Amino acid sequence: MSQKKTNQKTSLVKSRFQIPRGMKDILPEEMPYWQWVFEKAKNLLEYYGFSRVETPILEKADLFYKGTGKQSDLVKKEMYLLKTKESGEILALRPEGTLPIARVYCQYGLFNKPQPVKLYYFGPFFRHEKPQLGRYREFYQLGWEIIGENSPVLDAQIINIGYNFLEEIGFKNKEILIYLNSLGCEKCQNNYLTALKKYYRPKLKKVCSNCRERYQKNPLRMLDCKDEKCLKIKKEAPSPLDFLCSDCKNHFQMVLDYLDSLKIDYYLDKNLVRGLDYYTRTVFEFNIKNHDSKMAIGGGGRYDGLLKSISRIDKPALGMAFGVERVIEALKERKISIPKKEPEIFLIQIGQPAKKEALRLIEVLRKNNIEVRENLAKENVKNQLEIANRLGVKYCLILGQEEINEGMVIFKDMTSGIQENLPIEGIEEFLKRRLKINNQ
RNA sequence: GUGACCAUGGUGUAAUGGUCAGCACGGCAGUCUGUGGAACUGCCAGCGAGGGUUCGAAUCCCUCUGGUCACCCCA
Repeated sequence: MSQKKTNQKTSLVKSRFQIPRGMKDILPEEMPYWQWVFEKAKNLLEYYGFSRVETPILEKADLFYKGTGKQSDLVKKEMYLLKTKESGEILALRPEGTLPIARVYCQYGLFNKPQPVKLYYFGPFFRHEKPQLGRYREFYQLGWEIIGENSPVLDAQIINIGYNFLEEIGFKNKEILIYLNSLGCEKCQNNYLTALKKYYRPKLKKVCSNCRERYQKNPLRMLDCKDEKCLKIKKEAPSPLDFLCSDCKNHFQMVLDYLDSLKIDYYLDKNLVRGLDYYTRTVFEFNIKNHDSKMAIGGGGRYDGLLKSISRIDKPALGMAFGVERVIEALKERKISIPKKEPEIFLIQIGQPAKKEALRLIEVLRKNNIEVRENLAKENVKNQLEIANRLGVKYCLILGQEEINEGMVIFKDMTSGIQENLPIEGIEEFLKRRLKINNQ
């Protein structure tokens, strides 16, 4: 009978109440990675003068339609949409971070503040794709944007910060790969597209079916094709770099100059096209050398025309974002260990009066910033010592009836096993001294 | 969205269509009612869900769910 009951219970847990597809719980074992990544990023970005903003998970779907171009897959088939009850307005679970930030800049008149405006964000995004490793329906992005200036030095700085971020969280310089390209301004892009189509038109019969489709809808993406037939044709294809106007060429050259002076290595990749249509001029991606996944862990670029496409404000801007799950997966793959805070003291209690005293003592220690672990629900000493041992604490405090009667507490060194009887009164001062000596 | 492969306790795994689904780790407890790191003993906990074939299904078939990989695309 009871057997049946538990079976039912587990099957409910396993089927009906499973987490939805593509979503992921972050469990305590993994949380230190998240905190590590976020802390490092926060310190770095705030050093460079970025302020954190968080925008709602829901935005009007139109924001993304207008901003990314209606033919992009991201809005065409990957957005989670929902209809509001009152007005029937269509809202979307945000699929990316740049447009909400652009919206904030326009909505609150941040163009009236000293330019440029530097903002960063860290939060969940949603895309309805078929999940696999490194690709989830809910994923976190850590991103930063600079809005309001078009100087190429900012392009270099954005990349520099991305590079420093990866270095800060533990990757070696030589592992960090940066791929760079320039798509040029709207004019260059049009000229280039014309040339690209002209090049491909007579070869359409030889390319894969995907590329034939791309030729119509989004010719730039043909540069991304991995089909063997297409690779050959792609080799001879015109490069966007050859179609840059003198301004854009200059801009790109300066970006490269700044990066060189920072001694940051990069690869020029004339086939690098980013998935979102709003990019202009500089685009780039970050990856880790020999990373299992070929997918980029981060990327970004300039989007000088984006603000104008969603508002009356015409300001240049640029930014980048990392996929937090992908960064953490790469960290784990590299076996990069993050510093873990080990507790140093465990408090053992025996009997009801000792539990009372333990509760009081914990408060004394907390007010003195002394970290203490315990397992108040346990009854016997052996048990609690085992737990303390597993936690790897250096010292135990032992409180029993005898000790309480005498106003004492046992202080036990877990390495040597030596114990001393000390007065409870003022034990916090003793512990502070002892821990201080250890930390020197 | 298309295609392929996979699914056994919390974790890692075993079981030619035929005993009560086995083992290890883990968790809880005891041997030892106030002293840990060891040993031994007991207990907890599983065939992802739903159908079908069969005398009999963890095993074969179908559907669903989930995962992984490639593509599309992307962080």
